[in-house]
Amino acid sequence: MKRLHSIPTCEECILEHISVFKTLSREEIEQLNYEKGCNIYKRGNYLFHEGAHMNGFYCVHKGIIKLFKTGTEGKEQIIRFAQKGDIIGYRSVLSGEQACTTARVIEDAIVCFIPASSLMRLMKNNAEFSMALMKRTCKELGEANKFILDIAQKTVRERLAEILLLLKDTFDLDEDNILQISLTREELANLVGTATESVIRLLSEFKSDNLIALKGRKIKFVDEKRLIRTANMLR
Amino acid sequence: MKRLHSIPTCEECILEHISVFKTLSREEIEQLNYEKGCNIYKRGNYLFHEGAHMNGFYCVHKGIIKLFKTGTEGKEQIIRFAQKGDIIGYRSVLSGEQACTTARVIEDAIVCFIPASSLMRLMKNNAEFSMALMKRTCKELGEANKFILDIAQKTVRERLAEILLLLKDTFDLDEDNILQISLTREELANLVGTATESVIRLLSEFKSDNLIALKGRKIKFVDEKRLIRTANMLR
DNA sequence: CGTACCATTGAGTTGCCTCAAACCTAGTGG
DNA sequence: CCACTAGGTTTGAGGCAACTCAATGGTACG
Repeated sequence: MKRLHSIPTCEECILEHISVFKTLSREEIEQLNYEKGCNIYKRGNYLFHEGAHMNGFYCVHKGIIKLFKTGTEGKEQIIRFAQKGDIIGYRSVLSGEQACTTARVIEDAIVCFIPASSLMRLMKNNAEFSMALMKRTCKELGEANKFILDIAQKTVRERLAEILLLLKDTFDLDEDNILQISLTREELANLVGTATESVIRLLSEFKSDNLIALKGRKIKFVDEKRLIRTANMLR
Repeated sequence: MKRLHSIPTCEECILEHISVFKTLSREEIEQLNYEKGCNIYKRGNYLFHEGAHMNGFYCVHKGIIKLFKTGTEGKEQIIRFAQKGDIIGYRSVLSGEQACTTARVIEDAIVCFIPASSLMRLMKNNAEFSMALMKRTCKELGEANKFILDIAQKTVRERLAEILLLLKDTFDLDEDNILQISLTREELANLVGTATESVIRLLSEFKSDNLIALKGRKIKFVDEKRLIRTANMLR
């Protein structure tokens, strides 16, 4: 974690990314820009740990962060990812609870820190911002509920297929249909909620079924339609 | 579902129950009272179905509602319960999405309906209410995340024990340590995320281990300490 | 007193996990 | 430049928790 020489201004950042901050007035943005801090984080760095008391939240300018909870045996369960424009840790600030996840960098990142007081002031004075943030939270809650259903009822095979498709929607493919996020097999397993070996076996099954192609951590989408079918996402 | 002759007023209701509405002014309560509707629902009745477009949300005055999602094979996954003072369906109103769960009555209920417009007006004009609702949502999100971890990593045995303890905290015990909510074995299974038969087998194991006592659907807590231990909730 | 729903028990199967060993790859330092 | 190491990946074998299917038993209610 390093201080930055040239901090990205909130103005350009908000213009660039779709975010809850779109609702802010010019003055509010200026003040935010003044109050925020910004740091560089390398892969493997932590932003905060589960159980931490949060006196502010983070906004990702660049890079990818994983948010996970740690189980009794030390195994991680990835809850979600955050990338450019996404905010992290606001849940704890707003609920007044400790952080319910750990945030760790997956791809080198530039992340701003916004103090809790700024968030509270915005919540109080800008109903539109309040509403946008509320919307964000409600969406996340809906996704969490959906994930509960999946993990409770779907097979690992279906879940893996679904996760791949979800990753595709979140991080896009390049011109060769290759997924633009690089995860270890273990991270994939921690996302699906299964053992690393299971992910490996299923991935190579998917490969021999010609659903995907593999090259190291690169995953290429070959037959998305059939992938959707194996994910059992017919509705 | 029946219209009520004597509708409970929001004033008495708010005084009685701890709820997000505690933040409302006298005038706001009066207006809410005027705009809301109220109905009686019998066990088995539906308030709304997954996928429904919500033009308002519900506030439970009495009774118990289960909120669940339905999987591909028709199996339910219970997401949460709602009882006196709890609100339902607000997530969909705020996110502008369809209902992500179905709401069905478990114990005969009296439930008020509050139009979306009222909610939006309160959100806009009362920052304190906004904040309280935000807090509620964030708490729920935290719980959902915790549930994802549990369901992904814990054994069915551990989860069942944990769910029993959670039910205890939510619905309390009577003077004989008997859980004050009556669920079918299937509902318990749909909550834990397992098969009905598994719940039955584990419950009778818990019973022969003297952790609980059973009498039909009544569950009596005998040895809570050891139940906590079998739930693996040491932290 | 039949019917419908729920609960229980048994038996058989399997998806997925665990453990263990081997292999690959990239980075490091002599 | 190559050996060495560490971290990640792959494959195999074996075991078991939990599921499915099926049959029976209980209980409540009209």
